[in-house]
Amino acid sequence: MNGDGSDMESENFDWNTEDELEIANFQSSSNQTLPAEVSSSSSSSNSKLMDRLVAMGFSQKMVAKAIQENGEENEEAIVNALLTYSALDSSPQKPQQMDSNYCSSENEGRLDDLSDTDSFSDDEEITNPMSDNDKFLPLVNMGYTAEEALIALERCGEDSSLAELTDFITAAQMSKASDALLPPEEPRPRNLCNNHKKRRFYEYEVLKRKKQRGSEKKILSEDDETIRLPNPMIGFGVPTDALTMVDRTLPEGAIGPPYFYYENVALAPKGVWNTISRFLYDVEPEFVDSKFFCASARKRGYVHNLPIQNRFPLVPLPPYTIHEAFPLTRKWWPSWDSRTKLNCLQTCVGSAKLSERIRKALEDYDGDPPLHVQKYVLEECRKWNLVWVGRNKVAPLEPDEVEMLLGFPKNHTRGGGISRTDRYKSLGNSFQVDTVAFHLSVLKDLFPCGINLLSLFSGIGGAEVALHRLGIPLKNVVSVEISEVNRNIVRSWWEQTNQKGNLIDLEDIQQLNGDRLEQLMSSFGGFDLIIGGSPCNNLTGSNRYSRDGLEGKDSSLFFDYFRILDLVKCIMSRN
DNA sequence: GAGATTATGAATACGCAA
DNA sequence: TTGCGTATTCATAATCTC
Repeated sequence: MNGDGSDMESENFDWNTEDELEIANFQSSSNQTLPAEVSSSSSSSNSKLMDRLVAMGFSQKMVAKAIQENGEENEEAIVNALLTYSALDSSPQKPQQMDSNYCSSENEGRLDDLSDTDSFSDDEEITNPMSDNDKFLPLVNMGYTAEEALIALERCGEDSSLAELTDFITAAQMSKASDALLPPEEPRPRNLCNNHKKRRFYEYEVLKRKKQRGSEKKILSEDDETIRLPNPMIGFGVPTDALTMVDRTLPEGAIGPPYFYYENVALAPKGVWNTISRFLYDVEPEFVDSKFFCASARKRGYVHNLPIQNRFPLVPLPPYTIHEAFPLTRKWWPSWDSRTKLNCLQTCVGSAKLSERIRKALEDYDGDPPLHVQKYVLEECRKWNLVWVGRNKVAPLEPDEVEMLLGFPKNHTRGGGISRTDRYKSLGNSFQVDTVAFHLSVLKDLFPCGINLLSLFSGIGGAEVALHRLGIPLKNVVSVEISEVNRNIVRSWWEQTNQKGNLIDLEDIQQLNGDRLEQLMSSFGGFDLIIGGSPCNNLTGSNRYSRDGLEGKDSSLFFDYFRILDLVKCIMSRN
């Protein structure tokens, strides 16, 4: 779950940027005026709006029509009109001229008929030798802009398959989709598997409903369809409070194989979970607070297609309260501190200066301090997860205590070259093992001989530890994790637990392209489970500097989770 | 230069009273 | 329904120390 990436940032398009920034940069360029050699004829227009919409992939003809109908000032109405045209344009009745060998047959987001010469006239002006590639015209014919096709060929290589190229473009479009003019619910994959067509029409229906309900000046209140968090946050049930619901109906596109399990922070900016859910086949997220499993809170959303009946918890059950977890603190715990659970374990801990300030604030009083002091101390204790370790003395948790609360074996992150600071960081970015294991427990009966696992953003191996503790053999594990110290932790755990299977660890998620996946899957017959929690640092409320949502530098890697999941689904359905 | 230490709010949800 | 107070949050950047 580590999202550490390059610190490089550039406002300009950089052809030499590192892999993990490529998609983001590519997308940034989509919102800019096209370079001269690939510019459409829109350059003859003085309308910046026209340029921007054409650059987004709408045809000049349709943009002009939309502007004419709605007026240049009413940008929102123009975009909505274009989206409506788009949806109508790709209805099943409309003939599609796609490569029949390719599993996709969509032309989403494009308004122009394939016979429309606008885009082709653009192509004629292209001087980039890459345009001579035999994949170039098929990509343009599929509805992608010349610029998108060229960049994909440049990035993926001329020998890449059409599926890889469209995958790259789709991921790039999605990674910055919310940065475009479209409202957050609009980004969507243009092509990939056929099952997207249903999602596409669902979205169109939603758009139509919004239009019908909304007033002329505003289509829909932004909060109208925002996913709400359950209270209590127990998802489809927790061991201590099982809901009566024993099953659910999954959207057709979500039905496997493979099983998938995606995780991220529940308290993300508005609209983020709508987007995540929509991309992950419209599966309803399961929001669960780990305080129902252990002694610390961890509010997370999980989107998965696993069965939900007959779940069972890991044993032994972890300590359920602070006092159970840390019995020695009971002696010093003041009566006016009513906490029984810790708050979310994060990547940083309270400072020594803070615990000193608290000690000094309390030392002036023999008995209970006055209410305003209690309030100050309690606020800091809650904010920094401090526990009482002596008279008037609070302290942050030690790394091994965090390991225990999160369900990892003792010393899981200790030694081997990792610093104390990095231990906190890696642990703070991890799964709560008991929570995830409860959800994954249904796999035990389904895969008695073990599973093949694709673990994306593996972090310190929360998923692997959960499956191992459930007694589910790990046959082949492909683990993608950018942090070297985290990869070392997983490798070390793998060896120490005498795993019989095969662990393949990759550093960069961009390495996982269609060819690599096909190669891996052909060697052991496909994946049974794709699990991962993409970086949350641009989503979490504790980030004061770059809480940029799903378009953030790291959190946009969610779209790589989707890209890879969808690719695996395509390959497995084809086979 | 690596690791440790420290200071740095805002967005969001929710409960409750008016 | 609205406004207000309270509670929570898988972090980042600057600085210091060795």
